[in-house]
Amino acid sequence: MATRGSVVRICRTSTLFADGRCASCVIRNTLERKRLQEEGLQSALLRIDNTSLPPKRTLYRQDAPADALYSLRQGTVKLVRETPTGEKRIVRLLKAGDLAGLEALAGADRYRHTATAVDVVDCCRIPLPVIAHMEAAGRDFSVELRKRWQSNLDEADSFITAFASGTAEQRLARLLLKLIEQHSTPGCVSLTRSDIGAALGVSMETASRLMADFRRRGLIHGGGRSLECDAAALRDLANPR
Amino acid sequence: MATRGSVVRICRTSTLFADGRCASCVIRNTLERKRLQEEGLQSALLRIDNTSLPPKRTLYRQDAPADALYSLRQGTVKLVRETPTGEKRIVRLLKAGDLAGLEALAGADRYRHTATAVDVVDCCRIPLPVIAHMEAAGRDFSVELRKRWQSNLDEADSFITAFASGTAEQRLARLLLKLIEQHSTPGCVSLTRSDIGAALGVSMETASRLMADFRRRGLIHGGGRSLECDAAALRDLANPR
DNA sequence: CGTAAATTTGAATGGATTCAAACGTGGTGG
DNA sequence: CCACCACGTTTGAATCCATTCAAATTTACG
Repeated sequence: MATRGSVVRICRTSTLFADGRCASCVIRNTLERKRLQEEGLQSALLRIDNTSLPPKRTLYRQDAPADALYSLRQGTVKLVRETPTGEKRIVRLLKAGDLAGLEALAGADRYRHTATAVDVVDCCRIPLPVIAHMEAAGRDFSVELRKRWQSNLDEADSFITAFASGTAEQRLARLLLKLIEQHSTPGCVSLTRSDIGAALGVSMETASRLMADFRRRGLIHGGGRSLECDAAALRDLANPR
Repeated sequence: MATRGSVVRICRTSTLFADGRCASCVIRNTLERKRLQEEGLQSALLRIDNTSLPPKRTLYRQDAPADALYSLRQGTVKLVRETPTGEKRIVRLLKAGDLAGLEALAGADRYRHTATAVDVVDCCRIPLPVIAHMEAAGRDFSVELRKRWQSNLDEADSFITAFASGTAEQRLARLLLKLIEQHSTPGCVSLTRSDIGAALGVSMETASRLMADFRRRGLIHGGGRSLECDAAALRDLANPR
């Protein structure tokens, strides 16, 4: 973390809550409700890094010691699981408001996945001791945490039912629909062909062929940074008749 | 729930903690630690049903109001997600110690799946108000709950990486390995061909062909209630090399 | 501007699906 | 007790979809 290319700001100023993108943060939400200035919370907050990561930078790696949570403020993060034999599979695509690395809170000593920024990601790294300290001081994150945990579960379920069922064409249509709906803007993140393959459980070549096919059929336009899709047409493909 | 064929016992006696199978229960663990006899906990416990369900009985249905948690004491429960177009997919296989219906705790108003007993299942139905009441009285389930939540997440991840990746043969080998390791006895639950297909994302026919093939190759024996497998040989198949 | 990485495309192969039919098993009622 | 039906399972054959391996092409970037 916090290596070349990433911008690190420390959460120690009163502008803490001034940023609208903090709105979805577990920690902030709880603090805001209960007032900040007490006990040693100031020093605890000093250890929360607010970081901006360029695409491809990793937040944490599979099997590394799980010592922090990551609260996503902006952008998309992929959670990749690597099998002992080397093939990688994307098991979740997290967005603003989601928490990455929840296993750390459940007592796991290692991360289950490698978390990597897909586009420019803005996130807060929250070391476990910070959570422990706050809870010892009477904070209760449980309500917020449950929602984030459920959000992770829902996402995992989607990967099973939407991205690992049906033909490759259906899977891709569903993935694109998901990407555009979690972006709100007309465009959406443009994944590499390998990432699409790793998310859908198909080969990179199949992903490429299908994307090319979709483009010829006018279902998608553009590419590069942002991809534009014909949501209505994709919906027809996503669910067989 | 609690319809024909199921045995219902109510948790109101002091034999509550006498049963070894309660050992893994979230509620019990917490109560045991902090002493039971206080406030209105007795009346709250009255509402926890300890039920024994025969195979195929459902605990709850997808889209029904999510008003209770289920703590599994024994047996295997499948969580099935049905798509609007009718195809079903098994997204998790829960075992003793797991919690089903966690979405209820995260504020979801409907269940995300249909939960069905695969073999004889012994479970406790814990209405949400019971949890709320206990938490209001100062109970803290968060540590236990996080573990169960993580367990559900791990299970979902397995379904993506182990049961939805690779050839159908690899997937089946991995599924059988999972089933035997969570049974401890030499045998394991014998799933229907449709269930195997729904878990692996392959057709029922493919599941049947592979099971027949495994049997011819001597990888599995028996069937009916309990199935015996050659774990070592299955492990070779599970991971390509 | 040149090299490395990502993408596209082709052709052959193989795996899984679909549709169909046959088989077995358990349960019900005549 | 046996005939019969329902349901799960097995198996076959044709088809289709996706993979693999390979090569060509484009793109990104120092």
